[in-house]
Amino acid sequence: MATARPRRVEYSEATRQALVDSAVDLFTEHGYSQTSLEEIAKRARVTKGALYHHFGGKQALFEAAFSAVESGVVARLSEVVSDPGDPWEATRSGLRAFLEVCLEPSYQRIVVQDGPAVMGWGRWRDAEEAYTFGVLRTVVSNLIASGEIGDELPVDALARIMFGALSAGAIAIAASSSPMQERADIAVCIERVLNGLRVG
Amino acid sequence: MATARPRRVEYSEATRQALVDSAVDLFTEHGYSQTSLEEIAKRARVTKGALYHHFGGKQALFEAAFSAVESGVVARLSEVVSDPGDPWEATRSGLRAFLEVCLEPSYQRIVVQDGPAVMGWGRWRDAEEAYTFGVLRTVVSNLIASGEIGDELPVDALARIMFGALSAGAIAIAASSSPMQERADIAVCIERVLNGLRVG
DNA sequence: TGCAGCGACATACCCTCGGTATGTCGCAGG
DNA sequence: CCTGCGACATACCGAGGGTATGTCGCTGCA
Repeated sequence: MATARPRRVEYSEATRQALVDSAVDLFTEHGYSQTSLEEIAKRARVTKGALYHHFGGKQALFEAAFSAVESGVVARLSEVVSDPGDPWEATRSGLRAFLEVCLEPSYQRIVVQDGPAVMGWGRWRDAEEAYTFGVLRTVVSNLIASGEIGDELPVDALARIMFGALSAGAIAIAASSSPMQERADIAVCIERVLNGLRVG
Repeated sequence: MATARPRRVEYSEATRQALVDSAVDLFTEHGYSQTSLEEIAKRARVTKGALYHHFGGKQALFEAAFSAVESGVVARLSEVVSDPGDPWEATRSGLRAFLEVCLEPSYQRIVVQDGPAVMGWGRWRDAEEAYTFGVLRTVVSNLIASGEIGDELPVDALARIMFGALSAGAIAIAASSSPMQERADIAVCIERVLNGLRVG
């Protein structure tokens, strides 16, 4: 029989999780540069020493927060998208779900706004590959595989610009003075673009 | 006869310009957070005191650098776009010009990557209104006005998602391991989207 | 069973860097 | 002439990211 998991390991993991949670909250609220490590540690009821024991530095903690946010998002998105019915309908419901996600402050601030600047485009892009962008890419791939939008278009490039369009749209909604109206406008445009891509 | 412009004013303006130039170079090369004001001042052959005499702080200097980059970009873009011929052809050549612009390190780093994080979405969005996004918006508006893509779509929302798609595409090109191939792919996708929007 | 070692923190300290307060110098105007 | 101000330079402060070291309790081992 293998040795039982020591309680101390659980404590350690709980501490780490508390730090990530604090980081997500504070990065979301005040942004990366305006959040001090002392604040984060204090909210997690530990000291900076504990923080540096678990993470390599501020950037590393940010990336952990980034991953935490993205994991939750992907879990919800992939559920909606993996509906084994009409791929076109799955795409449309996925679109709605994505716009919903983009309205969440954590996603906006940590993933879209601060992400590229803090992590750099390279790392951000690589990370996205395993998260939201990966999901979108799969959707686009399915759409092409099912013959909905023709197979002459490069999957990756199409997914890339669709991701950009959706992100920009969602940001516009969040920043708008009348979000409901803006959201309707964006949705109309996106669906128009999608319809324009359909064969026949 | 009005008093002649004192030479000291010219000196002052030259100093300010030198600071902006240094800022553009260093922010482009190392990013906002990794560039110190001392470095910028040193490259401009002045001290931090001079910098703080001309600008309110690091953010203000960044915004000046941002405006400098954008002004140059808009000057070139609006020239291409204002061609009084076929609006469809103007759009296509504008597209090419925009992709070209997005390949420039200064535009990428200062405007697209660091811009939103440093200035915040609100200020960034407002600033863009007078620069690249404003140009794109005009193009889209012309396209609709000339009846090329129908008039049922909201101009602002469409311009917004097109801007996102183009930015994302250009970034993908710049970050790609084979830029030429990626660029061709992106161009194909964008043109396909545009064609899909055409009436009839 | 005692001790060596390590994991999980806490404490204390350093140092860069953004920001500020103050000083200096030369010219323009009364 | 001297007062004022614009255009800087110098000196300094403090916040905050990062590091080096200390402590304490558990665990494995002779």
